[in-house]
Amino acid sequence: MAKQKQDEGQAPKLTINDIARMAGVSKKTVSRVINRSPLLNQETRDKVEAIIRDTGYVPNPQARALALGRNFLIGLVYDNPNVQMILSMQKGILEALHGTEFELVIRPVDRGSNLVMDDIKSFVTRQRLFGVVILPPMSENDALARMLDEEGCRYVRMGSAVLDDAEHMVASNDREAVADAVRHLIAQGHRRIGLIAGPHGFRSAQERREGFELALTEAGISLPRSLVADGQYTFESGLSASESLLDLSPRPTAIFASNDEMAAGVLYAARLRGIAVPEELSIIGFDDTPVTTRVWPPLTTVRWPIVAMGRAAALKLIGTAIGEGSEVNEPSMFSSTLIRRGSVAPPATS
Amino acid sequence: MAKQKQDEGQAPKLTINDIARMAGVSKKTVSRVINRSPLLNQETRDKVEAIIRDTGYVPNPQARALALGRNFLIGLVYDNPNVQMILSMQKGILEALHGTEFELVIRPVDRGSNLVMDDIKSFVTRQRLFGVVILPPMSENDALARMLDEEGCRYVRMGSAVLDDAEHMVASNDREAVADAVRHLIAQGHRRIGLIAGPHGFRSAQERREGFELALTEAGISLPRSLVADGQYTFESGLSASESLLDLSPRPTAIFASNDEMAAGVLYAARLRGIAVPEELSIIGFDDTPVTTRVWPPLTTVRWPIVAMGRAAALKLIGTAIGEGSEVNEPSMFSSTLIRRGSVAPPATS
DNA sequence: GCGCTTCATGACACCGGTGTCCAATTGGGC
DNA sequence: GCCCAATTGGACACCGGTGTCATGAAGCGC
Repeated sequence: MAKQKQDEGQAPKLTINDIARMAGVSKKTVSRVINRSPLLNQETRDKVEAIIRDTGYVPNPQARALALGRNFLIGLVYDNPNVQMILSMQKGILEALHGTEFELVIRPVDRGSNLVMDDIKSFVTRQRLFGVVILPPMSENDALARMLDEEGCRYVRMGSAVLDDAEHMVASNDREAVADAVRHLIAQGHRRIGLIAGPHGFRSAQERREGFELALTEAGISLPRSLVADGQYTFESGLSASESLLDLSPRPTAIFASNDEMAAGVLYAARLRGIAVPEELSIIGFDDTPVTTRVWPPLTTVRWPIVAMGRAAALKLIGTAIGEGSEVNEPSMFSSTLIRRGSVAPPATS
Repeated sequence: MAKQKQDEGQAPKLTINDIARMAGVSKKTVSRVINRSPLLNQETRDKVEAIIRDTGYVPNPQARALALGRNFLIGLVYDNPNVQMILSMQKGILEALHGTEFELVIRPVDRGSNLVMDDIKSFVTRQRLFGVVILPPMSENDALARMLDEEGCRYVRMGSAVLDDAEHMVASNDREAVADAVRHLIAQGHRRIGLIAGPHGFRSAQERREGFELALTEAGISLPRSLVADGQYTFESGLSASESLLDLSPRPTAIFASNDEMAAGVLYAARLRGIAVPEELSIIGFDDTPVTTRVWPPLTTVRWPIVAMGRAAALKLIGTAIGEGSEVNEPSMFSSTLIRRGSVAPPATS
């Protein structure tokens, strides 16, 4: 029933030879037009471009990849459990890639596996990726960066602070963001503030912790060990970590959780114990994920521009290829903002 | 002539010619080994395979793609706003692809744009994709399926019910799942049950609504129009849709929301009005997203095996290529389960 | 032992682009 | 008008695989 219309179906069959024949030039000339070679007669260029436009010809990416030894694919490598972040990153990167000839290939890897390096190496070399974006905490792996350098694969590392090679980084300033959030708590009158830290080995966890301590130090508030609990960035870990904090006497009047999932855990724990939020306990999270507005009360949190950072990372990667001098200076350091919702109030007068 | 370090960098430089030379055979023979051609002497095969194993040779995907006219890339096409679902699907597909030579390329498209078809068409033809997985509601687009057929691109459609071409479907049985959920409410004694429906034009919304009506009909319960509100699968729409339901007098004693986001909206609305859940209002959602356990009380919901379905879809796609006769009969219809949490209780005795 | 078929293997063109190098064309200086 | 230099275009090999077809070797009946 479906008749193969060759008049219509010629689009996918068009090759550079067809264009060359139609334009009355050699295929190499067409190639030059496509690749914007500078040594070309303007007339010829216009003629060929017109034909390309009229026919809707698109060069075969596979053939280009083979001849060039490089694909027009961007890889996204992550070993991160945070789905919201991953998807926002994907969104940002895809926004930047939209309208270009680049496609996004995603590649989650097994955190902890010692085959990770080989895995990523075969990924980038086999597919001859144009470049990769690496999400934290994998992005903090310097050996990986070295390997990518050796393989001649471009890369951008997302992070919570500018690491040594700023050239390859797109980062947020978690430390300052958290310090601001805690300053907010202090300004409300809180003095006994608990921290639920992120997992060891995560740079973001460290940065956020340092921001927390910074704000306290500024205000001359000491931080007893008992007010710090370790979490794993998961809801469950936040729930259990907050238990020890809520058992304290006197109880902290506020808790900063290093991400929203854990903050939701704190809120849950508070509800289980009948502790009123924010009247008896203020909570601040980090990430501004949707969960902050689903729970009651909605959580005050720190928002960092994930999508914009993803976009910046992709632009940084392909910028050199597109050759846009203006875009190259895309900011690589992004700042965050405190989003005030309903989980913070002055402490109850004791 | 850039001098590459040939000592270490020999792995990426190995070609089929090298292997052929080392094995003392022609490149074509090596090609036959790689492609498991049946007309080959076992001895030769073993010899070549040993060399391939020893050298760690991997065929260049770009060259294969060019020669074959087909890439070893799977595309994931979606116009869906549900991030949890998208990520779970990605997870399932990637699980199936892991260890194979396939990679996953993601492609969100603009719902509503009338360029969608062209966009997807150029995506699959340009990249010469091996196949695509299409997520709902885009998967319900028959014109898209026809186009893919014409382009000779394999595809699998994810859905909430088996559409006409079961051959290309991997589906859950939303209707029956919702009917079960509502039967549970009825068994608890509920008679005035409200429905927050999904957006028009979504097959899943229709299926879930039909399941809802089915259970009511079975129990001989009539469904006044006022008990049905329209939502958009978003938290906000659930919140506002539930307003009209909660304004009713008598008020429904239970509400089924067609997804968890909207169920969370109902819960939020109930809290704003001081309606106790589940004592005064029972709520059931659909999807079993993390939000169900973050809110209080945790939401009873319907869980469908998204990851397993993603895996099945990918296997269905590449099964023919891998040539695994056993896997071909992967089930294409998946059933869901009711997850009982804390948002359902018998209605208050009136 | 001969001619036949059957099977395993190899030579070669080809997929659709790109880089190299040289020929053809053009323009300028004298 | 001539020569040289600069500019443009094209022939050709090449990227690294695969398909087609032919060739050589082995197996078989006679």
